[in-house]
Amino acid sequence: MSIAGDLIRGHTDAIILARLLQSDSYGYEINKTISLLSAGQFELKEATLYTAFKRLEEQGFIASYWGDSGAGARRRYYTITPEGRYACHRLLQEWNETKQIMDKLLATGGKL
Amino acid sequence: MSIAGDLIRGHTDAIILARLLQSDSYGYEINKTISLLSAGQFELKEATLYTAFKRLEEQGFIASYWGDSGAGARRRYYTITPEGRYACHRLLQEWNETKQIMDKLLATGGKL
DNA sequence: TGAGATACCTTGACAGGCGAGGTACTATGT
DNA sequence: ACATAGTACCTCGCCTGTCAAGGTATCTCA
Repeated sequence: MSIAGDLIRGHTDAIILARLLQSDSYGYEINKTISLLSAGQFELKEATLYTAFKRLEEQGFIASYWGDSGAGARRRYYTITPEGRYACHRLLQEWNETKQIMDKLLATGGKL
Repeated sequence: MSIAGDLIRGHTDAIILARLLQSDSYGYEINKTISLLSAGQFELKEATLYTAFKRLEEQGFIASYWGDSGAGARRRYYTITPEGRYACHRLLQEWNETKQIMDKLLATGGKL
């Protein structure tokens, strides 16, 4: 079973920022990492990813620079800004709250 | 801090079905319950709720009947169908998987 | 020469959330 | 009698994020 897009909707920004918190990276690599970390159960589609980059950059949460490509095409690297760190912190908190609330709302009282 | 809409997108159906698994209910009451369970941190907007009902009924996951109103306006009660139970079961599983995956994807390795 | 991996980007359709607005009935206070 | 607030339902139209589809360019290996 793989996770459909709408289930992650609203969390893509958090995922990307969390990745960039570890280290600068570029689109293709981030996608691979996500696929790896989720054991192939979830992947951001390219269109979604690049739209998110654009959105995050406009908001000032990330910045980009062209970097060297080891082999293959040129890479646009992204780095997280201080505002991005703050936003990431906030989003992580939100995720934890969402988790708790959702667990309460989905509790079935053993009636399943 | 309250939970924004996109964070719940894709989960509203699960929330409603989980409520109806407990007992038949109607829109207004379900909304109150959700608000209560989440300590006011989250509420489904009416428009969202009623579109969800429509969607779920079209999919055959819930069925409705007009019921008595103790005081005030008439109530349309919803009941969960066998297909709805199955769907709910599936959505709960998905939620648990989503949680696990998200926690992996959002892990910051203590770098926050 | 061709296939496949690497790497980026845009367009347009689609679906769900929700603000705003509307209907209708009951109870309560003035 | 009238206003106000609570209960309860519903619809229209906008907005936003996802994603299928399509495009570009480079490098490697057979």
